[in-house]
Amino acid sequence: MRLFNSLTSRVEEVVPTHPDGVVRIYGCGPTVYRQAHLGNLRTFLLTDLVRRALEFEGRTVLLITNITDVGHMTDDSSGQAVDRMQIAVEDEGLAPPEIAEKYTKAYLEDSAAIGILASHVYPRATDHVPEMIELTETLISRGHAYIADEGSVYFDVRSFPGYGKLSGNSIDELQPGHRELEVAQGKRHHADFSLWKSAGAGRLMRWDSPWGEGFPGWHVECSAMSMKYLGERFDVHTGGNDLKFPHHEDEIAQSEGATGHRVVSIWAHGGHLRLSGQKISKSTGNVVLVSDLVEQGIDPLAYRYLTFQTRYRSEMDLSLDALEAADRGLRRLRQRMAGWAGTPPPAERSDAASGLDRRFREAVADDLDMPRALVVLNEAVSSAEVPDGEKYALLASWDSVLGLDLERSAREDVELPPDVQDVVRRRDDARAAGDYATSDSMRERLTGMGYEVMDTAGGTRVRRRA
RNA sequence: GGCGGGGUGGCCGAGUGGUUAGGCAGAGGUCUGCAAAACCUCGCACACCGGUUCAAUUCCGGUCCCCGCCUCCA
Repeated sequence: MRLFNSLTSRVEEVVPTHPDGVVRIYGCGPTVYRQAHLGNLRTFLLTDLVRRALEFEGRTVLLITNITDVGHMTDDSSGQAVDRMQIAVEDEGLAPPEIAEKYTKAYLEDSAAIGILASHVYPRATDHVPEMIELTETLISRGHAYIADEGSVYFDVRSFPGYGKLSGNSIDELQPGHRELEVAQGKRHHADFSLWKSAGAGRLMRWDSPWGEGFPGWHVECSAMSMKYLGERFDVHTGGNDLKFPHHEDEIAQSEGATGHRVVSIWAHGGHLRLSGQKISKSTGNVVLVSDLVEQGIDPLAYRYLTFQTRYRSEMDLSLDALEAADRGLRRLRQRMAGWAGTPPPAERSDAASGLDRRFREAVADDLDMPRALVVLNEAVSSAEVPDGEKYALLASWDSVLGLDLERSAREDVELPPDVQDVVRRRDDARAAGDYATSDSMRERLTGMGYEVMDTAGGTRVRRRA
């Protein structure tokens, strides 16, 4: 499988660096002081897709997703730097660990709802403060970091020649204090970033350190945890485009500064999701959640389907129209599947099916070209050469990458409750007898039970109405 | 100021130097006790201005506009 590497701006083959052949992936995970929105989820979907695509090829994957539960992030909506965790604590009347627990759970539920497979480890930042302190000490001893007067530790960007290689920024061009709220005193260069910050008054989450009470800088978390679980060299690191700078740039500086060598092979960044042309973000407040989809009667997996229609690196515009179109399209697909479910696949795969399968796999392996994969899928759906049973088997196998639960309708058809089956039978009898009045009343009854009625050559077919 | 991504038909969005992306929506039709589903057919594009070319939506130059990052961000 090939992936676009932000570091080299080229599409590169994913080659496991460890001799065990396991592909090691680190995906930047959620901050858990509030609920993840669809924009965040698009990035997590990218990580999931990388993982599924590799497994689809028969690879073994080790996937780590961090949970950022340290309230070191600040919020500038009020024009002042405020600890976001602290805001949540005040708003919800819960202690920081409870807030973190609550939103970690919500994140896992939302992920599952959009078909994201569970990661193998979900390390929490608060469980790894000692590792972060250790990494900071290493960086100090290697001359990449220094202790400022007030008990904070900063990374010295000028000590790391490669600084800027991911984002294309150069130290000289970075504007000082562009958006920095608390202009830190004691930095040697304005681009220096904190590895450890001394805790001011009112800071809820604080730890002891060699430099006094404080809390870790944002970026150390990922360096410390990725190397702890994946080793000093690993294969793929994913994240949203906005993390390129400064987060990942700083992570590279830390990890490579501490080890003296390249740590991550491929950096894969996902494009942002927009809502009516505007970036969706926690700070602008134009947020759509999984629960909003459910309220609109949209299958959360339809969102997953929708994201496949756009290349992962492109920005994508979200609208209710687009979501509804995807929802309808997905439902239709599942119903087509249900229609083929009764036919067994042929003993030998047809040439047509083999060709489609090859093209589908090629598209997925080619830097996750899901729009192309969907074209192949649509060709398969309407192919005159592939028998129904084979179509079913083909799409079902592709669903291990797609994760769209394509077999849902087929499954529901089989699992009709007995009382529904009974009404269906009575309607079929009435129709056979030409008693259309009874037939229509049975239809109404089924509608009342939440089922839509269709006549087919094989008799009444019903499907659950969302 | 620095770095980067875009402007495609009603909507979302692929892609390409000449030949239909696809989905959703719309129109017509087949089928049907009715209805739905399904299937068939159709319409509607490539921001603007120049240039290169036999031929540009696709390449080059310029213009306009939109969006992201530049230490809160997926």
